[in-house]
Amino acid sequence: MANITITDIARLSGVGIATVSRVINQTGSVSEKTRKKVMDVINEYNYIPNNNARNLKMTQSDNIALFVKYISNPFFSKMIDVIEIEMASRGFPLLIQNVDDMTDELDVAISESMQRNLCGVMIMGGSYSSYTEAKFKQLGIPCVLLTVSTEGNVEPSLYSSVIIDDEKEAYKATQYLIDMGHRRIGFLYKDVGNVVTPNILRFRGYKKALEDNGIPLDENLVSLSAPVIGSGFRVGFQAMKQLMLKNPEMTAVFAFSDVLAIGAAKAAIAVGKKIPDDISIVGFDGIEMTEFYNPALDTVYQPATEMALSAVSLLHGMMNGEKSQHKVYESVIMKRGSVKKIQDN
Amino acid sequence: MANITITDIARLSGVGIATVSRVINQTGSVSEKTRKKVMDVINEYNYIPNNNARNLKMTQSDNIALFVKYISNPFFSKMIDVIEIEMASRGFPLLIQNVDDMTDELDVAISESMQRNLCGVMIMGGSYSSYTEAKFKQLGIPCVLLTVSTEGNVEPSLYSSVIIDDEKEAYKATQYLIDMGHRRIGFLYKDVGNVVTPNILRFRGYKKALEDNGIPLDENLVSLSAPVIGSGFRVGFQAMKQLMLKNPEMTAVFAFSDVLAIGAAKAAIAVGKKIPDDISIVGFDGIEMTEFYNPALDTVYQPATEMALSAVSLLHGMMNGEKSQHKVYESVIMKRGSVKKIQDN
DNA sequence: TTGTATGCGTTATCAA
DNA sequence: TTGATAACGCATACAA
Repeated sequence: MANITITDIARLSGVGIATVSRVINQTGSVSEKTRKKVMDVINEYNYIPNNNARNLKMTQSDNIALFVKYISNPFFSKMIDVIEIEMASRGFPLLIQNVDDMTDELDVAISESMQRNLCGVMIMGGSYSSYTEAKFKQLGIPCVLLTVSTEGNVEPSLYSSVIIDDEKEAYKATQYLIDMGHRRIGFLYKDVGNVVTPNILRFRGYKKALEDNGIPLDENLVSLSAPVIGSGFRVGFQAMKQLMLKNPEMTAVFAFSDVLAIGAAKAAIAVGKKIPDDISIVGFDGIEMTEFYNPALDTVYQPATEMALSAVSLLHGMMNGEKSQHKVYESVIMKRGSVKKIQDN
Repeated sequence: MANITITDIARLSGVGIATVSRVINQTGSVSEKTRKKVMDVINEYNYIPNNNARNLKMTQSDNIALFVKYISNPFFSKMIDVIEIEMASRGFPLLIQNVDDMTDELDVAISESMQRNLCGVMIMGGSYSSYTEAKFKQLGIPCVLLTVSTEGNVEPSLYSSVIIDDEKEAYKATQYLIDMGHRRIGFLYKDVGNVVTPNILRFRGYKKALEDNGIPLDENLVSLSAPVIGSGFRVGFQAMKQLMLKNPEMTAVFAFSDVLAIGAAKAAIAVGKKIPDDISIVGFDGIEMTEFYNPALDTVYQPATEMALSAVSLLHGMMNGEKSQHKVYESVIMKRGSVKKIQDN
């Protein structure tokens, strides 16, 4: 079934292709009579313009793409939802593409941008260290980083970013546990190799808070989880099991993500521990699931909706020639009872 | 920054554009010497072929798109992951597009297919009733429905499908509760209006099982949840609260999705009920979260990975001229202790 | 208000 | 083994 083209429509309605083009794009002027005639034919034959030809001609497309490092991360799901709806309401269809662990997200963005003639990209997740100035220059279209940023070695005007201060927020969470009397605080952590990611920043915050409180860092309390088959839940579960085995006297755990925290909570419960009586748990991200878990888990809540809206707004701003911006949102520690105050000893 | 084109590469390497094209696509024959020369220039200038021009020329593209009705559904997340990885391993980049509640997923697929010259589409979620024969014909490219199908009024050769028998599986789950001695069984349900969706099929299964066991359907036990702001968790939570209020003697609840079931579990726990001693709960889908919930929840487990792999395989089969197929997978009731056997009365 | 002709960056055909 | 050149479907400058 050879697709119907603008030429067909022109022939069928007895006008030139330029006229059809004008009708479709509502540019130039067309008499109401011909406009109607052409529209009728278009509707009758269900004609849809070929975007490839269109993009090939036009400098500007309205294609925006979102590249997500690990799309099934529940924390990202909510943001994707918000971004999708907000983009749609502005009339921009959103293409979503997953980026796997092995792949550099900015490379993909560059490649896709050229291939699909994108007019803007958003990148969610990934690692700080993969963003270089040269790559942003090569990308050449408005780009917003969400939940990640660069290491500061990139000219800030080349991109926008929307993040929280992962190190600071992790520091706050650790300090919170310390203030509640905890000294033996485990850290649930997923090693991702030699790159700077939000996890690593959160780990730094944990270490710094310990240090500032005169608590020596105990490597045994840090789970550099060995590769585990399965999702974050299982990783958290396994890591927590090991941690409890190695540290019977551990009174609290700080997980770098809520998914990990839930897995950890389950592991604690599985060995008969009570939360928070036997072990305190704090997660990170603020996914809705933590609220509905039993017990509800304390977490460092990121304002995901606001951040997503902000990212969309920034991207559109840049597409309209506005300057790039770098927003750092504040997190809030949601206290729901999974942390218990204990006596110092 | 005008993008670099095949013509530039040809000029810079001192050959014709046809030769460059041959090098890129590894078609025809090119002397090793010129091939290397051209490749060097391509790498040096970071040339990436323009897909729009390519698609415009070529009959076949390698663009596959996945249209998801409500992308942040955790049950879909896992499948998206599997599909993404499997497609990538076959060398097909996957475009993902969310479809919102108001939009007909097949219409979007048709439109996007023509606009982006897709060679195959997968559709996940949505409603049986929106798939008509005329639309599949208009689509005109291989199409696999995942987790949904048509109402049987569409020529089966026009599409493939991978589903479970929602009605049968819901029947089994309800029967399971009945076998465990339950008579007052609530059903958590989200009304989506006048269309046939998996939820409705599951509701039918519930009703049928009651009927076959001589238990009259009590409308009070069915939560046609009023619109609730927020996610499925909250919907389940609110609906369960109302259900418990209206039915103090209810001993079990069957939720049409795990997300709803988790919200419901939380609601039960919040009013001091013990699972399963005071109330039994069964979910549907088999998302990983149910395993890590406290307590772990019984659920109708769909073999999501197998289904996703099957869908990918079917799509590629169709793209290679194979016939369409319609696969119905079996679910398994995962028994994890959230259902208790009670005495008949 | 309308139509013709050109070119966007490719691939593929055909000569050389 | 190569290189011109003609499409692909569209938007647009220009002519009518």
